[in-house]
Amino acid sequence: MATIADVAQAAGVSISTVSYALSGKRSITAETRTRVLAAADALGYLPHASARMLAANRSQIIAVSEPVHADTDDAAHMAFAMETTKVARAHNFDTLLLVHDDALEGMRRSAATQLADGIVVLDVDVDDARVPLARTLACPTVFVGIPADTAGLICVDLDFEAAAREAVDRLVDAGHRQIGLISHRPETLERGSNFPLRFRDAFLARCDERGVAHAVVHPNGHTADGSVRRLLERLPDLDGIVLSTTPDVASSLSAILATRELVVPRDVSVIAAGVSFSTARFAVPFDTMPLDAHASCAAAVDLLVQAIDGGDRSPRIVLLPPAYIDHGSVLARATPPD
Amino acid sequence: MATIADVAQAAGVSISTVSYALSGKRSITAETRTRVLAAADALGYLPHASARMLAANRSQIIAVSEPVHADTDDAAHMAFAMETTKVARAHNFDTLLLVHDDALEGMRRSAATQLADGIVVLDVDVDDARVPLARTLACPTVFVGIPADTAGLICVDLDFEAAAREAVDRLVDAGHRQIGLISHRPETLERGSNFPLRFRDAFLARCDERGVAHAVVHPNGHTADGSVRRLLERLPDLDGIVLSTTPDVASSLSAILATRELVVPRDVSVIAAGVSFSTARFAVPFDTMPLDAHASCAAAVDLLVQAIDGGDRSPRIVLLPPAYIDHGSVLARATPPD
DNA sequence: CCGCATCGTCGAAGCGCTTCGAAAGAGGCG
DNA sequence: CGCCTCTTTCGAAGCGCTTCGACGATGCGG
Repeated sequence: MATIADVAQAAGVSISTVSYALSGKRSITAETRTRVLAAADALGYLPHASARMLAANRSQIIAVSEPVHADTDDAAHMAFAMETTKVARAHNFDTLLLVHDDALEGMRRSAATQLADGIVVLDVDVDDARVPLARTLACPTVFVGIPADTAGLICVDLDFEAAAREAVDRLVDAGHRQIGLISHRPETLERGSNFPLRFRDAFLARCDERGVAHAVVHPNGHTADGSVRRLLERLPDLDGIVLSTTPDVASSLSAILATRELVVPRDVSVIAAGVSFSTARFAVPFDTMPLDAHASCAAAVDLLVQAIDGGDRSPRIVLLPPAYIDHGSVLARATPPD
Repeated sequence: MATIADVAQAAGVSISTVSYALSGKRSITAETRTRVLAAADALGYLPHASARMLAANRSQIIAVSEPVHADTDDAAHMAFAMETTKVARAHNFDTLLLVHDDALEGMRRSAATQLADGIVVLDVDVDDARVPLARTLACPTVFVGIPADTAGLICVDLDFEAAAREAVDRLVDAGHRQIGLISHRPETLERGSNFPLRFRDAFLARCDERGVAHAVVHPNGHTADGSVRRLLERLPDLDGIVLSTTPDVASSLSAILATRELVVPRDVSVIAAGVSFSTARFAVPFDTMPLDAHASCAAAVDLLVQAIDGGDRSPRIVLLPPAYIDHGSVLARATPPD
C-alpha cells in the first residue's frame, strides 16, 4: 500500500503539502495540487484508515445499535439498518453494526474506544436500557423512536400520534361511525415497544374527541382472525378499520373479512398507519401512512452528523409528519339520517 | 478517556509493561499484572481503537458486503448480516456494513485503507462483480454463495445440490411419481442469483436419474397461483411439490391447492428446500431443509478469521450438508400396481 | 529601496498504542 | 566470589497521518 510519503516523494513535495493538497485545509498552488493529485492517483493512494483516525481523532464511523427482538419484523429492521448505512455513506461515514446483546455493550465499547464518532439507536423500547447508557457516553447518540424518558436525548420518529389522528379524521370525515384499531400483538406492547402505545393512545383520544364508536384489539396469532371477531363483537356495524400491526396480520385481513361477507372498501374502509411494509401487493391494497425507514434514518443521521461535525448536541425530539398514500380502500359512507 | 499512560502511572509501571500485562504477549509477574489490571479497571481504561489499529496493523473489523437486490427477501438478508455480526463478535471482530452500490466500492475502499481485516460477501450472483474485485484485494475475502468462477476464492454455502437430491429422493422413496419444483421468480434467475440455478439443475438431474415425471415452474407474481396451474397442466397427477422459492409464494401454496381440492399431504406432499424462512407458522407447515443463516455465516466467519489470524488463504469451497426438518407434509403413496 | 503582509511550502511534533532490544536483577553453578 | 542465564521490566522507535508554527519568497505601499 502506498503511503502519503510515497505520494510526497513522487510529487516532489513534503508530506504536509500532500496532506493539505488532498484535504484542502490550506491553500496550495494549482500546479502543486495537480502534481500531488496525479501522483496520488498514479499510486492508487488512499489514506490508511487508522492512521487518519488517530491523527484526526475521528473515525468517520457511526455505530448502529439494533437489538432485533424476536417479536419484531425482520424486514423492517433490515430496512432501517440499511437506510442508516446508505445515508451515513452520503455523509462519508461507515457504519458498524451492533446487534443482539452487543447492541448495548457495543455502544459502550465503541464509544469508550472511540471506534465510533456517533451512535444511531434503532428499535427503541419505552424503557430502553440504552437510554441511561447513552446519557453517560461522550459519544453523540440519536434515537430512532421515542422512549419514556427523553431527557437529554436526541430522538427522531414518525409522528405516530399525528398518523393516528389523521386516520381517525379521514374515516370520520368520510362518514364512518364505528372504527376499530387492530394494533400489535400483546407481547410487543408488554415488551414496551414504544410506538404501538403512542399510536393507540392517540387513536383513543381522537375517537373520543370526534365522538365516534371505537374499539382496540390486539391480535393473538399471526392472522387477523380473532381480531376481526372481537371487533365485530364490540362494534356490530364496524365500518372502518385502522391497521397499526404486523404484515402477516395485515395481509390476512381482506380474506378474513370476506368470510363474513365484508368487502373492502364496500362494507369496511381500511387504513394502515405507521407500518413499515407496503400493502401494494395485497389482494386489496390499503391506504397507507407509512413508517418510512428512509425518512427516519435520513433525519437521524443528519442530526447525528450535525452533532459530530457541528457540535450541536442539544437534546430535541423530531417528529416526522406522516404521508398519506391513497389506494382506494376508504369509501365515503352515506351520512346516516338524523 | 484514560490512556495507557494513565494506567501505567497509576500502576507505577511503564507503558510497555501495561501493554504486555493486558495482552499477555510477554510474561509479567502475577503481582504486577494484578496491579495493572486493578489500575486499568479503576480508570475504566479501554485502548483507543485507532491507536491500537495503527500500531498493531489490525483493525479487528470485518466488512460485510450486501447489495440487497430488489427481488430478494429482506428478512433473509437481515438474518445473514446479523448472524455474521454475531459470529464475528465471538471472534472479537466488529462488522462494517457495506450496502447497495457501496457493496462493491466499499470493498475496495475498506481494503485499500485497511479499515477492514477481511470481507464477507453476501448475496452472491453467478456473475458477481465482487468476484474479480476480490481477487485483486490484499484483504482476505469469503463468499457466502457460489459464483460461476470460483478460481482462487473461499466460498461457503448450503449444499443446494444435495438438498435438491434429498428432496427428490425422499419423495420418490415415498412412492411419488409426478414431482413439481416451484422455483424462484424469473427475474431472480435472470439476475444470476446462483443458488436457484444450482438447485434446479440438481433437481432435474436427480428426477431423471430416478426416472420420475417432473416439471419446473417459476412464479410470476407473489403467490403460487400460476405456478400450481402450470404444474398441473404438465403433471395432471401431481403428487409431490418441492419448494425452492420466496416466502410469499410458499405461504400461499396450501390455500391455492385447496381451491383445486388438493390437500397437503393427503393429495400432494410438499418439501421446502434451501429456503431461509420457516414454514412452522403456515396453515400447513411443510417439511423443510433450511438455508440456515447461522450455519452459513458461522462457517464463513470461521474461514475468514482463519485467513486473517492463521494466514490460511488457500482457496476452497465449503458446502454445508442440509438438515431435514419434518413437519409431516410428506405422505407415503401406495406403490402403483405394475 | 526598505519594511511588512501574504502566500505556499516545509519540518516536526504528536495522536495512543505495540513491540523490539536492552538493562537490571535474581539465581545457579563452578 | 564471579560468571552466565533467565526472568521481568523499561525505553524508544515507529505505525501513517494531521496540523501547528515557521520560513523563504513574492508583492505592495510608503
